[in-house]
Amino acid sequence: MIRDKGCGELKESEVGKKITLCGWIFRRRDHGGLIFVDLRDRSGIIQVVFSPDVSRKAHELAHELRNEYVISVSGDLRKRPDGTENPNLPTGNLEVYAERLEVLNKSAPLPLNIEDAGDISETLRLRYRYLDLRRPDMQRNLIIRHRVTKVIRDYLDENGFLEIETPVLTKSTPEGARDYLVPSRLNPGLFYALPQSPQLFKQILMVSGFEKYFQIVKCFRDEDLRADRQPEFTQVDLEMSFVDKENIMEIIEGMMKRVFKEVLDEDINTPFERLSFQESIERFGTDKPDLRFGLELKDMTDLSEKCTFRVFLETLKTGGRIKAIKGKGLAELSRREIDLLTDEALSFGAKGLAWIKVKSISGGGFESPIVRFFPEDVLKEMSRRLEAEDGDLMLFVADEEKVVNDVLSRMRIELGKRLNLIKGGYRFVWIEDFPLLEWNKDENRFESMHHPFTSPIDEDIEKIFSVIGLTHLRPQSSDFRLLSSVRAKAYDIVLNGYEIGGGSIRIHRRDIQRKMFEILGISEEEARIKFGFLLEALEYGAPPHGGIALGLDRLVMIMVGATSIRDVIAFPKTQKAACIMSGTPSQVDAKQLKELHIKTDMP
RNA sequence: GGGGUGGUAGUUCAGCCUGGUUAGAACGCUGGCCUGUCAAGCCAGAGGUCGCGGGUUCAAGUCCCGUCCACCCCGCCA
Repeated sequence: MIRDKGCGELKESEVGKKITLCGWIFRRRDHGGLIFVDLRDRSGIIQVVFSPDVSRKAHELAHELRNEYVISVSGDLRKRPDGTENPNLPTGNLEVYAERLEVLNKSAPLPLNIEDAGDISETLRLRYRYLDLRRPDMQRNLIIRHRVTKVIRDYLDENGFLEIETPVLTKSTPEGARDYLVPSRLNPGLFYALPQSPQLFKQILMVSGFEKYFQIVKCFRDEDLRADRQPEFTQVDLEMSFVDKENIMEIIEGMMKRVFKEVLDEDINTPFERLSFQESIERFGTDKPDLRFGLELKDMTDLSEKCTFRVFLETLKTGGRIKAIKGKGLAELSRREIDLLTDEALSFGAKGLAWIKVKSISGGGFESPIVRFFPEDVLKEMSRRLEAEDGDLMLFVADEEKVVNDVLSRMRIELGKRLNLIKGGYRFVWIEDFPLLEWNKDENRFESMHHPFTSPIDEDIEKIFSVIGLTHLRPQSSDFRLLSSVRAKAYDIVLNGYEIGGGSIRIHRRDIQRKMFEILGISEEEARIKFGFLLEALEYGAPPHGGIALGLDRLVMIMVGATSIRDVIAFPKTQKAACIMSGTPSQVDAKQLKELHIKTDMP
């Protein structure tokens, strides 16, 4: 080692020692006579003082220093003189009096500012990612990410889990997300796919008798990107045998408790709150509710029968719903400001936003262009349901159920932010009792909401066996309603409005699996081609099993307070799935394509 | 595929609505002064393909059309 310690590791107890440090010039303040340099390494920052009184040679050389030069300095660690301490630095009481300075490497002037994090365009940050990653907050993010995975590994190891790797070159499964494909040179015309998740393999490992498996593993999905979605992302994937839902939840709750305690020193209460899918949609309009604030959605469909407002009545006639949300204290808004709210609702897919200002409940004071269409007792009941007080604003959306929930769930978040209702902290919630099946309007068939291996809840198993002849299935038929009501042994874990994981108990009985494929319209033949190896494995003594996968990137993003998972990934991709730094994706040699028997057909 | 925001000095932005002399500011950079600063200070200086292409006009950073890139969202994705 050519250094004794890290810059941020120096303690007051070491004052008087002579030390050697290495690092980058973070900041320099050249007073001519005295030169101050903030020296930075991974561990932190320390002030180095160059004075001609200590070393004329070092002081002279220090004039040449520029930002991001890499240097080595030796000198005494001293307490700073009274009144010159810097309370903003952890090492602000200390400084190194440099006797020796060596420039290990110079740096060209920087294309971006390393100290000022927030204001740099993302393009530049990604183009010069190596510089961006020098920024202390990015270093902190990746250090926290490391600690999270370390704690998870330790915890799962202590709980008897084995980390087992699964293939990255695997079989394409057209269900679900689009696959990234890799051509096979040795098998012309055939392709590998990069895994969307290790789902099938981890179930196979259960059949093999490993009982508790986990993996922290890259997954790949060729879909469009979002702030919380990258084409390659990391899952904490686990699977257990001889368990039910409760066991999986317990393991994850213990894991989160431990992770938050050891990494952030935050106490997380367990067990986590639970909501059924139905209740979550009803109260929050979404299956990933942020429970850190109220403003719940309230149903007004029944009350709307008593009004004469045509939009509401039309909605009732077509089987739609009317729900409302409260804008705390927003009766003050001008017409213009309400128009802006309406624009937001429109952008979320609503056809309109009805509003009523609550001026005085006791005095029957309600204000709105539509207030004359509502009897006073209806208005009072509406404000009672919303727990509205004088000075609040009631916002209504009338539409088909899905749109109503969709729009209001977004309005809720928007209002929560605007009214500063979203407190810090971490609110976990399990969403359970998901529907097993989802109707695909376009293809006129049922699809798995989670995946085709998800077990129905025990009470609902006979429902799926009672259905025969799926070709006649039509919306509103009794079989349709029966199948729609089947609940899955599936669960999502939601943190602060983000879905950070999901899993299920799998089907281990061949007869149920066969019936599921029938309902999903997947023929035996098709099933064999797509999942044959798993189905075969299930014939040979498959234990009851289930598991879950956590989105590590999202979890760490929330823990560090970032708003995009790009900030917790060392080398993320842009919205067009490109890496600006390395120039990925790129063209390849004609020779490479030829070896792979591939011809491109450009649009 | 669709909607939105942005692209001007190394960086962050102003200028654009309402076209008109030499495109500004701050930070950074270069040089000078400066022995207790910590966003150091003071003085001087250099630095521009106004994303790219086309059009309108006597005249375009500014108006119009197209296009590329980045970000946010919908679709898509669990």
